[in-house]
Amino acid sequence: MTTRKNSGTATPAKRQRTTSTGSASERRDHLVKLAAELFARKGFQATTVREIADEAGILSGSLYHHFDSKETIVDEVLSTFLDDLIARYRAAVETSSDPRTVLSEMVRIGFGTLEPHRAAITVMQNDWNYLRQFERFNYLVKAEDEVEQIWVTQIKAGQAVGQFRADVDPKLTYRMIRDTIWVAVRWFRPGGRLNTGGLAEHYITVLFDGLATGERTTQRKG
Amino acid sequence: MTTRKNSGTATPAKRQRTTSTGSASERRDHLVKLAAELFARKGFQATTVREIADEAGILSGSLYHHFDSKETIVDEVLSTFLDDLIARYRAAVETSSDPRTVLSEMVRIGFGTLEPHRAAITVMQNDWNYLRQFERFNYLVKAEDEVEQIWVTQIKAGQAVGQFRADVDPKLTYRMIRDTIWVAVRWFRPGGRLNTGGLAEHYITVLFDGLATGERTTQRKG
Amino acid sequence: MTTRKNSGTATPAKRQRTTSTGSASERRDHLVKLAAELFARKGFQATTVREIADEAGILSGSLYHHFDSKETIVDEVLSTFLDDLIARYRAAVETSSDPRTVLSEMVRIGFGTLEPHRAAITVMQNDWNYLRQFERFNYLVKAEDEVEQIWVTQIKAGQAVGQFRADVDPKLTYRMIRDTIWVAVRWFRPGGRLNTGGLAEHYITVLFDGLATGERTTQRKG
Amino acid sequence: MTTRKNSGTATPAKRQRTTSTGSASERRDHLVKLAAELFARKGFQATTVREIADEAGILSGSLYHHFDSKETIVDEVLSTFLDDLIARYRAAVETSSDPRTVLSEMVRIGFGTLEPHRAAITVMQNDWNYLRQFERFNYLVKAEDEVEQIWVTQIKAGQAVGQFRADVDPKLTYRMIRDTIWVAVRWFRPGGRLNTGGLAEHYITVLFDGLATGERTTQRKG
DNA sequence: AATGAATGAGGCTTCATTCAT
DNA sequence: AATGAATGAAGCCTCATTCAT
Repeated sequence: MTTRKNSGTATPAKRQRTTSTGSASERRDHLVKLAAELFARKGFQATTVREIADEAGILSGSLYHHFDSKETIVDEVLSTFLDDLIARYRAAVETSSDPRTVLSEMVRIGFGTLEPHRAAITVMQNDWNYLRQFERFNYLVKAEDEVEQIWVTQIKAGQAVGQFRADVDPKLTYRMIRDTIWVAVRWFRPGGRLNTGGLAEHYITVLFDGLATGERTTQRKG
Repeated sequence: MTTRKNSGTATPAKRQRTTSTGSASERRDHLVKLAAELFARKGFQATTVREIADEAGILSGSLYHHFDSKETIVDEVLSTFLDDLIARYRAAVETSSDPRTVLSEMVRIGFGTLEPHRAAITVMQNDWNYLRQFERFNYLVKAEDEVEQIWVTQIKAGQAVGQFRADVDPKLTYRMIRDTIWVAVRWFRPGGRLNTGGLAEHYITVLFDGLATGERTTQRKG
Repeated sequence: MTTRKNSGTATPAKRQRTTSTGSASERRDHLVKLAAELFARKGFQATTVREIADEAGILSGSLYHHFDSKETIVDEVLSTFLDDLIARYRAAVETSSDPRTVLSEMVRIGFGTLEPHRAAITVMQNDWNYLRQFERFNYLVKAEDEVEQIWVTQIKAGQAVGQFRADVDPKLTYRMIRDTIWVAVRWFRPGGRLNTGGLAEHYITVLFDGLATGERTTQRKG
Repeated sequence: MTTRKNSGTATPAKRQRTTSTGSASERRDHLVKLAAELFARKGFQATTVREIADEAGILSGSLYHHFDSKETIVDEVLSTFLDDLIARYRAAVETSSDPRTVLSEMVRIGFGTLEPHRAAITVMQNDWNYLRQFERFNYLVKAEDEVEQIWVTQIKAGQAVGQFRADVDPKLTYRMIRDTIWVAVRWFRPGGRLNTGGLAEHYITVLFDGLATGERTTQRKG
């Protein structure tokens, strides 16, 4: 029971505990949260199920009342994040604003996930390479593709209407933006000099107007 | 036997094989290279010593004639890369060119390591979090600090002479540049549309002049 | 609650459910039947209580309202069969027919249990070895001994009156007959070429008159 | 290494340890023998790898230096037996004697394996049902089919030349003979009243000439 | 320089059973 | 009569490492 499979969408279907009074699901979610923290801190492989269970104050075997396997847990960590992220991107796109506005918003969304989804993002950064080899995580690649398409579409639209310079590669540019945002999870700590909002604005500045002062001098051949 | 300790510099001393007939050292280097590929592909933890030995056509126990431990191997992978990188940065700085030129060069150096040090960079990206918990890898943090200092110095110098806008945070900006370069190792494949040189130029363009066309509109409060 | 102990007879006493509304006992019997099928198909050890519960549409813990333990369930499967079998043998013996007639009838009885007690016989064949090590299943050996005595008595009687050749070992012969009948459960499937009646007649033919044609040529020394 | 796969023949290929001095293989064979005894006594599932290792005086993990898995061990137990058995049957058939002589010899061969292959036969009897569900043991079914074909061919030949009565079913008769022989492993103990040779002769007597004295009276309808 | 056998610690998982609700 | 959570013991297997040869 509680078997989780990949649905037709980018991420797998969430569990459905029809008989649950809500507290069953809460317990499960709590365990996922604890596990996510450990995965983020130590890495998926280096985190033992015993550590997760210890953190929850139960025995390791008891975890299997809630999850099929250790992988099921990390699956839930990642898919919860991706579901949320993609939903937000879609909403931003649907405002039908001009590309630059949409792109700014998407940058803000990205940085905005840094805090609530810190653990999941960290896991995705560090353990992506390991997890991707398992068939059950194929949906990660699918989700990644969908996200890429959303970004690239906006960049191209911006170039078409003259908001973005035409001599940069859309796909490459997307990757640079994406990487810059997510990798920040490695050093960003809430309560520091800048909050994620500040980070986003800082990045938007550099991204749109560049680091240099004065006349623009670089020239892409295309 | 072949004990490796951290030297006074950023990275630990290289092996000293007194008996080194030349070929002994070559054999060792070869093994390190094989291991690096596996570490990059599967992750440090997920790579077993048996897999490394298999790749070399020997038994796993035989690896211990060459290395104290699995960690010694990854240590060699990482320190070789860091030694090379820092040496190049230092050389760039020592040209005493203006900050913008130096920074451009450093970006080029960064992208330039993507190919020759692909495996090492991948390991550093993916397994940093895990490795850092072991005392023996403290030098990684030291090396990272030294690199940060080199970059931040240049950025500040550029702001001082008016080449870089003053309303961006030097440290934050460094991290964004750094991340963007290294994370490219995840998707960069030699032989694709762009080589690492092209990548560097593309990035330099966006970095200095921004994505937007027309008048600069963003304004940092500082 | 529902403690089952070995009675003075060959097999343990059946459950006594004082509250038995009739439907309670039916529910219990139904569960035993489901379990028997699983035990037969997968083996006692390989069948989990969860599988039994799944089959019944309840949770595994709920089974413990009906049975003390997994062993109690298999106990009921086996003793139900043995009770029935021994009762039938006794009835056959009590007809006081001549030994050959009685023996024929006992062969028919044996094959006749193949269908109604298929699951129980299968379990007995496959898991006897495992179950016998537990004290609670001592009665299995007792029942086996009683059955052996019934058969051997008939064979010896047949030899005494000259119906059976005197140069065969009664105990050995019994075992061969017994084995041949029960092991058939491994391949017998209702609806095939022969029903159990046909099987019995086939076996009686070979058993009494042998496979060979013409003069009898074998000669036992003992 | 030492991967064992099913060859094209009835049973899987034996290991090939080219570099072994013979003692490596001996160690392995010794471990297989110890395991076979335990499997026979307690059943495959009920035997833990720890028990096998204990018996050999090593740690359970050390077993995995010699075998991939617990199943690999039982695989070796069974395939060694089947290889031997089938080879003997083939040799008997190739003497080109008359069917009755060949069949007698095959009965003797069967009983003759009871002692040297007692453990393997016991495992096959008790754990067949469990093991057959795993793909890797498909060859068991194949071997069984080959054996059946050898027997049925002889029985039919005997009927054709008039040595065996024509009104018995060859396949059914084979199964009865087979079962009677193998199931004897459950109660046969070396050193008892009869050795396996005596057992074989006893069975041949009953099999060919029947249990009854006087005129043959049974009549199969065909 | 390498082999082959073994260690020892630990990992993930299974499962019969218990018990409060 | 059943649920849902948990226990506790045990099971199979992995793997870095050691060491005699």
